[in-house]
Amino acid sequence: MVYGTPAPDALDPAKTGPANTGPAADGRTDRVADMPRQALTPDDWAMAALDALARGGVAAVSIEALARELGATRGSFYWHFPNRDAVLTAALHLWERRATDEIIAAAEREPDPRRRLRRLLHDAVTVDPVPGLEPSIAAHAGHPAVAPVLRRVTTRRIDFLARCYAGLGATPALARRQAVLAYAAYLGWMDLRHTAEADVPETAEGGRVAARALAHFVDTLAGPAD
Amino acid sequence: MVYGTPAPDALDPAKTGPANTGPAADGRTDRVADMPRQALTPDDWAMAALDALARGGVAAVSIEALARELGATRGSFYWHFPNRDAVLTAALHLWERRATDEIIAAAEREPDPRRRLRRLLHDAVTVDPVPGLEPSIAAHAGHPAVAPVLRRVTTRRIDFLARCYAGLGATPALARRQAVLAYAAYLGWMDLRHTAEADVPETAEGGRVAARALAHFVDTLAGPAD
DNA sequence: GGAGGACCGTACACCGGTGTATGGAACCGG
DNA sequence: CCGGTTCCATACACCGGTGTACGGTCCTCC
Repeated sequence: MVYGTPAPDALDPAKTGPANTGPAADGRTDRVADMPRQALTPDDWAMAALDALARGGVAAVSIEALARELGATRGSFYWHFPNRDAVLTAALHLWERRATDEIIAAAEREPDPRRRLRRLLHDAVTVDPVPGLEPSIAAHAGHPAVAPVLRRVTTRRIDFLARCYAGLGATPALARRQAVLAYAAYLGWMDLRHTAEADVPETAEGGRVAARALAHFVDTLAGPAD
Repeated sequence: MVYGTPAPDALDPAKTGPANTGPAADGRTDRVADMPRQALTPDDWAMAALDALARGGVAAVSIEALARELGATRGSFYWHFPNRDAVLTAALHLWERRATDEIIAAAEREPDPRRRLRRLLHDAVTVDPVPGLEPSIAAHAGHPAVAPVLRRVTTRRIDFLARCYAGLGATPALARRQAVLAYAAYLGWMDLRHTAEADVPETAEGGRVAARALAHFVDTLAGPAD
């Protein structure tokens, strides 16, 4: 269900064996792959769930897949969480904190309203801790575990954007419309990045075309620098 | 796996029974629910697959779910398709034709470049045959069955948008950047609609706020009417 | 240094989905 | 009327994921 990394899983020796204590020479890249390994925390499982969520959607957040990713078994999981839904909501709450509070707090430290808005848009598009997470969560808006978190995140972000536009002198109604448009452009930008990174280099993470496209993005939505 | 309609499935009498020929008094709304029913076509299955795809992603496109939705059994499915992947690709090809060719063809009938661009953006956001389909497909960009179709659709749409902007006098590079931004705004707009229709009434299908937000959307991305 | 708790592996029953094999009803043309 | 084709239902084997029960291994604290 991950379909992003077909090869490494296909040629595991013989079920990876119970090689828990020991070198554990598997092909994983997220773990130290050496020594008895530190005990797993609920956040470890939640982070792995976010990764799986970004790749294959809600259905890909399976306990077995997370356990494989972390080099553990489901026995470990059921000590930290009562069931599958628990890790899903934990992951979404983790995302809610990281993807909303931190970006907004960073922008709020900028006093000048125009620079604040430009910085917000720039940072939102630039930093992307878990590639593909935003589109994946948005695609499962109807899921009972996703819906409440997604609603809170969406309203908070749009409200903050609207306050930024209002700080630039727009009327409340206009600021609101500008905020919705800017947020839509942000969502679509993240969509395009992991949808067609090869065909739309404008939304990629680095390079000249990306820099100029990003400048156009910010200039159009937040106005020129000064 | 549909989680959009929890109630109707929960209280089925006793597995719905083999009530095929006959009144078949189930709660479905898509079928005539009367008489022996016309024979199913591959497109019927593909349409049901698009619906499931829009609601629960690729994982929700299960043969059993489609059969339940169509009031048939899997025996019917395996006469029309060799396996599950076949109906998935068939559904995606159906989407590729409907969601790209028709909208572009409608816009190309408009001679005036500015009106053409405005009409294109307006129509793209207004007509939404299968709500939630676009975000759901975009979220599974890494899936082997989705990737090629999604790449073609994305490049075709952006290229057409770029030609529209070029027709307005923009240089090729600027037209390209404007096209990417406009397409990102479109994608995010569709995201927002089915993500938080209650909290973001601007992206809803009707109403005063929606109309004014849509006007702002078109004016900002395509320039004023004249 | 021994008891208890934290943490994890293993085994089992269960469920839903896939694919296949096969039978049967309806609808033709000869 | 009858054989063949079309379309669909049923039954079965199989697989992957979920929960649960239970056993084992550390680590800690008195």
